[in-house]
Amino acid sequence: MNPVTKPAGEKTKELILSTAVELFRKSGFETATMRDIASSADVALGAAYYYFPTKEAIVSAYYDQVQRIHAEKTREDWKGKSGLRERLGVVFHSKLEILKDDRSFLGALFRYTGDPQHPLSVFGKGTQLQRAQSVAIFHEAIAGTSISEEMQGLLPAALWLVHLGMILFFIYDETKGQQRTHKLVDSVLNLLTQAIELTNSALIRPFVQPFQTKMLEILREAGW
Amino acid sequence: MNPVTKPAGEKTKELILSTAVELFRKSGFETATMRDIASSADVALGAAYYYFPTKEAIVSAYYDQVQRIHAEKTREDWKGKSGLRERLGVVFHSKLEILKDDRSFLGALFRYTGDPQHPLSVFGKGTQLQRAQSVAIFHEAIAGTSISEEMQGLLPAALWLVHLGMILFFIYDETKGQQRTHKLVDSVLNLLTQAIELTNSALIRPFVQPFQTKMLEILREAGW
DNA sequence: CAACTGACTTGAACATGTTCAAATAATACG
DNA sequence: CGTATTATTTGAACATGTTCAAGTCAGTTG
Repeated sequence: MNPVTKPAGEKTKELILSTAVELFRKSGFETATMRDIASSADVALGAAYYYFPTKEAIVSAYYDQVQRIHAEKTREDWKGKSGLRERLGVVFHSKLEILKDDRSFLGALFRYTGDPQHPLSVFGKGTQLQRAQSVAIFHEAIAGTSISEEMQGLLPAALWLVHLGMILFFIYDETKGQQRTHKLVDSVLNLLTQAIELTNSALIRPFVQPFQTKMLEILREAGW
Repeated sequence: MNPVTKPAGEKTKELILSTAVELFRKSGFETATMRDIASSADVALGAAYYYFPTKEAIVSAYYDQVQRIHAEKTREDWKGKSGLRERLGVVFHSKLEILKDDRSFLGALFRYTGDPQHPLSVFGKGTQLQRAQSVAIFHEAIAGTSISEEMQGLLPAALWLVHLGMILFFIYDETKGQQRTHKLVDSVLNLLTQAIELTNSALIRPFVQPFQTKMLEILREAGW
């Protein structure tokens, strides 16, 4: 009665995925053809398409893994760290660490950014779940800290967006070890946390508070 | 002796471009094939490729036109407007006005965002000129106003980036007439100009000034 | 004007992502 | 165990972006 999707070909799927990632790393996303991937995995072309609807979907599956690993690693590295700045630093830097060898094909994730209808669009409906998972980590990051309710609701999504920008910057960053990206992350986080603290300073709060309110209003108005 | 690229086939090129745009509008970027475009323009497939190296290059050429028209229209609408807020409003809203019927294929501009090497990447080397032209308009926009030297150097590029984000948002905006995008633009511009004014207020300048300095430093560090 | 040159045009051929009907293997069921 | 059903696998066929060798045509040259 029930379709009982048994973990039968699960091995095959994993094999195709790992083979593909290997090839992508070696020769980039474009150069590695689906036929290359299939034959490298000792599998027929059609098999690859049985498990992955499109070539980009392979990268998407890879990125799912990345997110799982990232959540793990982040929680591990968080141990003993309770400050907002520290915790955010962990989230961002550990992500870069995980992605460090994969800049050559990471760009495939952005291929459908401009196509709202596409199932793999970063901002589209089809990736809602992946997105929610990614946002969740940022929620965790700020959960314990002294941030207003209001901010707690909107900041995680904003941080996710910033993090997406970081990945893009990372892809373009040709400095050794992508140190420029790492430095930028630190600078931005310093600025951000200082700005948040500023909001709590009684002296100038009256001046800055309206801005914060306005900014939150904008995010809401943007349909966050 | 001289190659004298006579305006011989210029007509053909324009015909192909306009036919393509027409088809893109009618059925979207994906659906309109190069063969469709060629035959609609009463031209062989190869002719299309004689004038445009790739399908996306057609959209790129279209966007060149858009930028020219945008510069014109903006300068026209600027007449009699000298305030920063007003002038920026013109730049952003007139762009949306020009693009209003082309949301369906505008996404093609973003296709290579994740590929630094690709000649059509929005952030890549191959589009440097187009980018410079676009940035120039923002420079013009703030030129007359009371903005620090330092800002004059960096703000235009930052505004260009914001404007790119606006286009993306615009593509995703399903509200009638994309009013949400228009509203968002106004809100963001209000916030921005108020923030800039804040910097000039003697009372709180000491508090906010360091932030501005830091922000500019970040942009510079990012290799702007 | 005849030959030449280079811009322009052509359409067949190619590469590669994707689809699909058919074959095979695995599993469930009686 | 034998059959039915479902999962998996296959590779040929297809669609479409792109390349390219060959042709055409207009203008230039001698």
